[in-house]
Amino acid sequence: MSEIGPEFFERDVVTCARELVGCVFRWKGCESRIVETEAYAAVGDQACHTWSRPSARDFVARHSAGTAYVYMNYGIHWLFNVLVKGAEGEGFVLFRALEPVSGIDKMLERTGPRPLATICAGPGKLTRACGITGADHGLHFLERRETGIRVGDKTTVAVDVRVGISKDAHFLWRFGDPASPAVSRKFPATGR
DNA sequence: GATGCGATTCAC
DNA sequence: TGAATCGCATCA
Repeated sequence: MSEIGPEFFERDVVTCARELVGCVFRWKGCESRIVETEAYAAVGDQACHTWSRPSARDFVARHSAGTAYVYMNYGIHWLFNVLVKGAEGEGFVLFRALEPVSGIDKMLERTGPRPLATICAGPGKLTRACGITGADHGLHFLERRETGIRVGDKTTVAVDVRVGISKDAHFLWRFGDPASPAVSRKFPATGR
């Protein structure tokens, strides 16, 4: 199991999002398998925050690859992204769903009793289960002991359009393990 | 200081 | 399938 470093996120954002599926996300005592991600490109993607938010562009300019980009959505949910920044472009990878592996009791303390496959099945749900908040915005989490990502077993990766956006909604930039019971939405039958 | 608008969730 | 929800970013 090799640990992923910031250089992983110095590549194309779509490649990063796809390759993260199957990796293991470690966050403050909890470990989970990443089963669903989405890519957002800082240039040429109207659904990316950088399209309409000067603050997002400022964040990209001031931080390095692998930094956590956390923001509140719908006034209720924290959403967790990783900054991608390198020669092949800039952007964010949104974590949409996880399969809890360890530290499950801690997660259930935060979410309340629920079926295991549901507690991290959605971008807002996984941040709640993991205890991720705006306080983690800008955190260089790959360079800490208690947080990080490591490479997992190879898995089949399905592709689909991104969820919940209206602009550039046709991009096939949602990736996930179609066999996982913990994805936020099912993937079309045509995987790979 | 006011206003618009969601990268969602959960219940029906 | 549909409605609630409330902060935050943006702009005046």
